[in-house]
Amino acid sequence: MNTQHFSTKERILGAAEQLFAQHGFAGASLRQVTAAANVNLAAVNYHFGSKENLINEVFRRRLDELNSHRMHALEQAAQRPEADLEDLLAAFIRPALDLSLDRGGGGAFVRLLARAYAEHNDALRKFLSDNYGYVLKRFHSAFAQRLPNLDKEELYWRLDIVAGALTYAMADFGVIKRKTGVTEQQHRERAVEHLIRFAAAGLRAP
Amino acid sequence: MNTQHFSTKERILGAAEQLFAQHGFAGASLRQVTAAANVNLAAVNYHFGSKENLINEVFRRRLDELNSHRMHALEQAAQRPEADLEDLLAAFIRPALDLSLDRGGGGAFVRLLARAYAEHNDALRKFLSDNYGYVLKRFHSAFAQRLPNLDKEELYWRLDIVAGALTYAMADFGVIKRKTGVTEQQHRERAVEHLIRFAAAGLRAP
DNA sequence: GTCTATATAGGGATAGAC
DNA sequence: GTCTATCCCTATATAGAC
Repeated sequence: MNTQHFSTKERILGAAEQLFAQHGFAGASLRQVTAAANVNLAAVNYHFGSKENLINEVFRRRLDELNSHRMHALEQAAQRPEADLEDLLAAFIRPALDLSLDRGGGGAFVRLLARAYAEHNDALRKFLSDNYGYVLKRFHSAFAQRLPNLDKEELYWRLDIVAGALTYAMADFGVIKRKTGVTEQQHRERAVEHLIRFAAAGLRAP
Repeated sequence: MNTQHFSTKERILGAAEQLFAQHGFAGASLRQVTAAANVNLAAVNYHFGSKENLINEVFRRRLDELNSHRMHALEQAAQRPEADLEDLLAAFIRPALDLSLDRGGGGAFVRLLARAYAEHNDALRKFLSDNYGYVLKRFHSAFAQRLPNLDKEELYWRLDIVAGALTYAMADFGVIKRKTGVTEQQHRERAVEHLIRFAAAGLRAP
């Protein structure tokens, strides 16, 4: 990320994403960020005003794209009447997988997102809910349509559990080590398959 | 926690647990901790040597008890041949629920544990694996016995997903708000019931 | 738009009196 | 075992030259 063919601003965002994912928001200093981005210390305040605003921009850069991919995949699946729970789950989960595998820091971002949840940051939660809450609503009604026997509250609980398992799995919290001879991509691909199968069964529970 | 009928050491541990859960390890300063504990700043280094060692002691204080409760519940369940998956899951999950509900900071500790996972701290992971890995091993074989059709690797994946969902649920990451008229205890109790039902179905998936 | 230099604050840790 | 005072480092942010 800290190569020269990106703008100063982009290099800062990339380095910040990496370092915040690794050390947390409080744990990574602007000095570390600017050193990794190969820019001057003062550049952060020039381009972003403050550390807090830099954090927001790190999120905004990725989430618009991630959620529009999710919505697109959902519309595709929802149009097909034979689409099953697994297809809906995939519409939500695969875009996160793709992001975690892309070159240029997407993997760090997915970990950062998990961290953001763990940090229980109210301002950030509100930001996420305000800007991307409609995505969850849309998925909720798609699931409700295919699970007519589940009452509303029960479905809420179960989707919340799915979100938790996904967050955890994508952020690589788990203890399952990647075997030698398996690429990172294959490993994550396996994780997603297991997650979808597990979540579908959980949602179908009586 | 910061009342006077606890020793200085205990007051520091309690305040540190609260503040680390709230602001993270890097985000909470020893000055905040000692102020909340109503002790002198120098007391941390006197009693614990360093901030890093204080962090370890915060974990040790709770985990011995939590995991011995889990092991005890597991032995109880394993003895009954009619014990089902739900019973095994409860043996793992209910002690965490109890801890999260106890007076004196257990709730903060459960959130802190989730944070520790999210932070991806290698030293802490090794500490947890070294000291409490046997608990997971023991649960794994108990589940394996009751799920003979699942191969070893498949079971590993699924238990990892369960651990993720549990971590997320107990740490209160989720978006489900507690309704007015429902106590915190009732709310968490509901969460555990949903979690067990969901996880059992996921584990039984074909 | 990028640099150096610096203002200002807060951090962890410790020395030494009590 | 607890206090004050302080060392020394690092942090964010900004002013002002280029």
